[in-house]
Amino acid sequence: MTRKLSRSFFDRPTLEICPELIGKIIVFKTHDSLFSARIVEVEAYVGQADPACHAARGMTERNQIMFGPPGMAYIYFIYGMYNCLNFVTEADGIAAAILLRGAEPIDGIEAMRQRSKAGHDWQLLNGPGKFCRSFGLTREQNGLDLTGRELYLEQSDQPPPVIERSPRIGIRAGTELIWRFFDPASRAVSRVSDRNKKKKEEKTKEGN
DNA sequence: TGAATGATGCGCT
DNA sequence: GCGCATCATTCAT
Repeated sequence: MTRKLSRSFFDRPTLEICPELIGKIIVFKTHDSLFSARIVEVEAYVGQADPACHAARGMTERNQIMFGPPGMAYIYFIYGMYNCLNFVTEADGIAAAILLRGAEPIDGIEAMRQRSKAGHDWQLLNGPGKFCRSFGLTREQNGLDLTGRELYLEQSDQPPPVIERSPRIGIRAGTELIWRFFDPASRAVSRVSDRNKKKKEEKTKEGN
């Protein structure tokens, strides 16, 4: 049996793929290490009409991977110190991707613990920046094939979990879109209050 | 327990 | 220059 997800899995509408990703396994192999985890939280960033999508202002050197064929890794550097991993979706020419925000560690936990100072194992991957740090993913892996030998997704033996939706986290525009999907039963879901941002917006308005 | 803030570098206007 | 799909720490209550 083949458990590995093929390119056709990613060659579909992004919002159709998102709920199916929850519960899937992500695997990253290098010459001397193996990491795997169960995906519990993702967000959709779809096309140039989505104001929160990096592709909203057209293709640039940074976001060009999103415009390419599906099933590739789009990894970008943010806030001066973090990387975030996305799965590129939809046909070649359509800029869309799914941000991996949270996962439960399976393999490589010892190495993850060394990279992260998390007190509990469920804190190793509960955030997009933390996921990349613990897995060791950086912009060097940008454009890597998600259906290759080094990095891929696979089916889980477990039944699919109940899935909840919410607005996306950490963005200013496009908050009306309910494009965050997560497994509410998992502790590895990033818990971020969006009240900070509301207050910041109020402050900004007052300043104007 | 929740809100504010500093770290830190790159992409884009 | 400014803002950013973040996180850990500090500060206030």
